[in-house]
Order: sequence, then C-alpha cells, then structure tokens
Amino acid sequence: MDPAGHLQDEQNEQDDYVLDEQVGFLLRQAQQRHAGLFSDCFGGDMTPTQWAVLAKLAEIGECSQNLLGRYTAMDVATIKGVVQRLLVRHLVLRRRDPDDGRQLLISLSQEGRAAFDRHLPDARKASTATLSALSEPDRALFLRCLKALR
Amino acid sequence: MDPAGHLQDEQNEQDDYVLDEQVGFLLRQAQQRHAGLFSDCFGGDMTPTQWAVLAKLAEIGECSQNLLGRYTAMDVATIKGVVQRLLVRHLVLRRRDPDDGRQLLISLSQEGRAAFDRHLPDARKASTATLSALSEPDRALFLRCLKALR
DNA sequence: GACTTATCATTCGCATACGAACGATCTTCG
DNA sequence: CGAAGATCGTTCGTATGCGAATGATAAGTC
Repeated sequence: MDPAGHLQDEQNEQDDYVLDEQVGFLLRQAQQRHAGLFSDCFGGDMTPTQWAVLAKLAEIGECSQNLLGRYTAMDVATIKGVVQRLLVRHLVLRRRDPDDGRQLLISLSQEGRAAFDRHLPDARKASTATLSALSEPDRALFLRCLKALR
Repeated sequence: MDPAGHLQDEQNEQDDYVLDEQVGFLLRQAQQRHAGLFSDCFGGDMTPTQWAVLAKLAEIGECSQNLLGRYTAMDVATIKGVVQRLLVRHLVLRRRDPDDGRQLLISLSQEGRAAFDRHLPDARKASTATLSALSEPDRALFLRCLKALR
C-alpha cells in the first residue's frame, strides 16, 4: 500500500526541492542579469553600487558617510570602499563634520553631478532593460513584491 | 501651486528618478535580506552559493566543474573558489575525468550528502522566510517573474 | 566633572562575482 | 599527421558584501 511513499511528512518533502525554484537562487541570477545589463548601458563606466551613491547624493545632498550607507543599503565597510573609489575619481567630496568630529560628510563634486546627469538616461535604460521580459502590469506587481520583501 | 517645491535646477520630469524605485536597487536589497535569513536558518554553517553547489550535485550527481558552474550560475573563477572551500570541508570530491584530461569531476562526498540531508529543512525555511511578506498567489507570480528576467 | 553608553569610521578576514590573460588539452579540418 | 580552433581550469586584479574588533568622539547619567 502506498508504494509511492505519500507519507505526507518526510519523503514527499525530500524530493520536491528543486534549486531552480528557490527564491534565493532566482534572486541571485536576476541580480547577475541586471548587473550585466547595467554595465552595458553604462559602458562599463560605473557599477550599480557606485551609481546608487551618486543618485542618493543627488537626491538628498551632503550626507554623513554612515547615513549614506544606510540610504544605499550598504554596510559601513562597503560604503567606505565605494566612497573611496568615487573619491579617487573625484566624483564626490569628503570633509569632517565641524559639529561632530566623528562624522564624515560626503557630497557630489561638480564632476559627480555632471556624471549623474550624463548617466541618468543610462540608468533608466538599465531599469527598463531588466524588466523588459515582463508585461506592464507584471512590472508594477513585481516591483511591489520586491519592495515588500525588503 | 508648484507642489514639487522650489525649482533649484532645471529639473522637472527628468528628475523623477528615485533610487528606491529602481529594480536593480530593490533586487540588491532583496538578496541581502535573503542572505541574512539564509544565514540565520543555516546557523551560519553555509553560504547560499555553497548550498547551491551541494543541492545541484545532489540533483544531478557527479559533474564537471565547468558544467557545475553553469548549472549554479557561477563564473569559472567563482565556482573554483566555492568548490575549493567545499573540498577543504570534505563535502565534495574532485577527480580528473579519465576520458578528458581537461575536466575535473566534482561529486558529493558522504559527508556532503549528509550535510545536504541535514540542511534541507533549513533551506526550505530560508525560502519560506524570504517570501513570508507575500500572499500565497503573489509568491507564485513573483517567482514566475523572477524566472522570466533570468 | 567623571563614568558609562552610544555612535562613527577604520581595519581585517572571508566569501562571492566577473573580466581578462594564460597554459593544457581536446576536436576539427585540411 | 598536423595546424587551427574550441574548451577547461587556473590565476590575477578589482569590486561588492558582511561580521567582528578597535579607536575616536559624542551624549547621557550620576
């Protein structure tokens, strides 16, 4: 009786784990795909994280490095490296907060503002290209879902 | 009434670029969230990529390192490192392909198989936890969308 | 004012990720 | 057979990403 083993608790669960159906695995691949498209649209000139910093600075203006990291979803160690690389390229400015000796204030340089303006169309292209496989209503729902599991 | 406020630049319809609405930015955060949940579920014992290799090997059996990388969506340089770390932990075996001197054949060790069996419930928990913010129908649609933009 | 706690930045170590260059090996074709 | 091209694995360099430890500074408490 019951040779296929429908013992609802154990082996049934064992067999239906398919890697290609798992959120994490799909999320990783989706991000890889987006990173590739992003690089194409930007001509390899900038990474998504670097762009995120520029875009956030353009949005809110000067900001402490720590807060900037929180706004752009980056660890303190990560934001440090990203800012460092943007500094080398003279796209951002860094100064000590005169009112709080702990903080570093980061802002867009003129070059950084120009880079933001110049690449804004590329950023839109990257977003559009990434979602191109989805229908218009699916895109909206997909973005809502993504935000929900943030 | 100029509800958008004062116009400091020639902004307007160009400047509706909001970082927090972009797919790439949301994808990155979703993956960060999942990585954290995954680590929690696994007790920090394994990374998502390492688990992907184990799960794929459990699914298809012995496999060349190169093909394994393609199945798990990893660059040749990446899969090399992941396999190396799994080798150190004795979770996988590696041997030269007797029929093709270029290839390395990777397979699960007994320990690796045991680790897979032991962690399978954790993997399910991680997937479920990641999607916990979505309704049941939304989960299915979300996964379909993720697969579509792979 | 002195002590405790909190916050910020830096650093280290480890683990993905990918492009590019390289050598070794297999396959194909002339 | 032998040269050309394809495939596989390795290595290097660069860029996220995170946990943990450390030192500097600020804020809160007594």
